[in-house]
Amino acid sequence: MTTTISKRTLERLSLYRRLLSDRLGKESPFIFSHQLAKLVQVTSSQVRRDIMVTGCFGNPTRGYRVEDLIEAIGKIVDAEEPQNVVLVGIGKLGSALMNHFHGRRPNLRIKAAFDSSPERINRIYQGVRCYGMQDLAQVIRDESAYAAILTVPGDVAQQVANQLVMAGIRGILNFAPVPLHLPGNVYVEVIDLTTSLEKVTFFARQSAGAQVS
Amino acid sequence: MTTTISKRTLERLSLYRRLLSDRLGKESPFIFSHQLAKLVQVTSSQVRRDIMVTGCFGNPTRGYRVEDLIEAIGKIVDAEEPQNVVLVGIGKLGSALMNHFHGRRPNLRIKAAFDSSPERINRIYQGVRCYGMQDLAQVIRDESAYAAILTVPGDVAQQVANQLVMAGIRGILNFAPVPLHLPGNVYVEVIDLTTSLEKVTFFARQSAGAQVS
DNA sequence: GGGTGTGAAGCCGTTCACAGCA
DNA sequence: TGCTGTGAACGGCTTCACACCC
Repeated sequence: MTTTISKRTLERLSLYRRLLSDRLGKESPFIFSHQLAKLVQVTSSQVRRDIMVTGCFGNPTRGYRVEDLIEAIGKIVDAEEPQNVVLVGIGKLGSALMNHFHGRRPNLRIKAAFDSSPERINRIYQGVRCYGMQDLAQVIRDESAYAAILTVPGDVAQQVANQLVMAGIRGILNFAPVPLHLPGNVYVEVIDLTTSLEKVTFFARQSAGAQVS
Repeated sequence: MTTTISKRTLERLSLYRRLLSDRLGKESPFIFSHQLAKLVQVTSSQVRRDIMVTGCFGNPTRGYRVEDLIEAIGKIVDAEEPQNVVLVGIGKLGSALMNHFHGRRPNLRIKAAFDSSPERINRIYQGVRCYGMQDLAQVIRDESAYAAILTVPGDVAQQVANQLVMAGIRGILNFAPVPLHLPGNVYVEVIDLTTSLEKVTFFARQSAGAQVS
C-alpha cells in the first residue's frame, strides 16, 4: 500500500484475479506473464508491471504461482472486512444489478436497497430489503456502507447523490445518465450505457473495412 | 471524418450532445466552453479541443451555438441511417437493457433479441421478438445489424461472440465477465460490472481521508 | 534459451499559454 | 476585456530493451 495504484492498473488486477481464480485447479499452478497476457489481451510487459505493485515475484523457470497472485491481488483490491454496499433505485436495471452482484464477490455485499415508489418499499430483492428514501441516512450508517450503486432516473440523480454523500458514502457507481457534481473526495465511477453503445456503433462502422488495433 | 477520433474524445462528444440537448430551449442558445466544461467536469481547453474535431467554430463574444454543436456532433457520432442492434441473452440484465435503450436514441434501434432458453423464445420484449440461437445469422443479415449487446453467461460468451462475428457483427458491447478473443477488426467495448464495483470500493476506501482529484 | 524485473524511451491524451479577434 | 483556436509543453501509462537468473 506504499505505492499508489492507478485506476487502469487496478482494473487489470481485478480482471487478472478473476481469470486466475477460474483457472485455479484446472491448469498448472504456475503461469507465465505471456500466458496471462494472452488471456486478458495485453502485453506481457504490462502484466509484469502490474504484478510489480502486488509485490509478487515470479521465477524465470516456472513463472508466477497462481495462488500467490490471487492472494496478493486480494490484499490490494479487497478491504480487511467485507464491504457493505447499498443500491438506490430498484427499477429494472437496479434489480438486474442486485441479481448480478448477489454472491458474486464474497467481499462485496449489497446490504440494502432504496427506492421512492411505495410499491417497492419493504419488498425483498435477493434477500435484501428495499427501504424508503427517508431511511437512507440511518440505514447507511447502521450498515457502515460507504459505497453505493446509483440506478435512479437522471432527473433525481444529483439530489440522491447529495443525500448519499451526506450519509457518509465515499464511492458511487453511477448508472444515471448525468454527471454528478460532488466533493472531490467522493470517488465516482460512471457507467454510461448510451455512450457505450454509441461508441460501439461508431467504431464498428469505422472498422467495417479497415483493421483496428 | 478526415481526422481520426479517439475513444475518449468520442465519449465526451456523446456526452456533450446529450447535455446540450437537455439544455436546448431552457437556457441561452449559445454556450461558452467553460460553461460546458463545468457541466461535464472537464477543463475548458479539453472542451475546445474536442469541439475542434467537429469543425464547429465559436465566437469569442457569444461562444458556440448549441444547435450547431448538437448537429455537428451528430454528424460524427451517428450514421447516416438508423443503426440496427441486436441483443443476445435476455435474462434479467438483458431485459433491463432492452428496456433502458428502448427509444432512448432515435438512431439506435434494438431490432431483435436472442436466447437459448425455450421459454424466452418467441416472447416479445419491448416490442422486440426474441429468437432462438439457430436464427441468429439469418436475422442479423435480414436486419443488417452490425452491432450487438452481449449479456450471456461467461461460459458461453466466447462461443456466442464467434457466432455474432460470423454473422457479420462488427461491434460488441460486452457485459459478460470474460475477455473476448476476436479478430482485430471487431470493436469490443467492455462493461465489467464486478471490476467497476471493486474500483469504487477501492477508491472510496483510499479517499476516506485524503482528497482525490 | 526463455522468462523475470525494471530503467529508459515512446506515445498519446491533456493542459498550458498566447496570438487573434469581437 | 474575455473567449476562441491551437502549437507547444507536460504527464501518465505502455512498451522497449536488456541485465540478471533458473
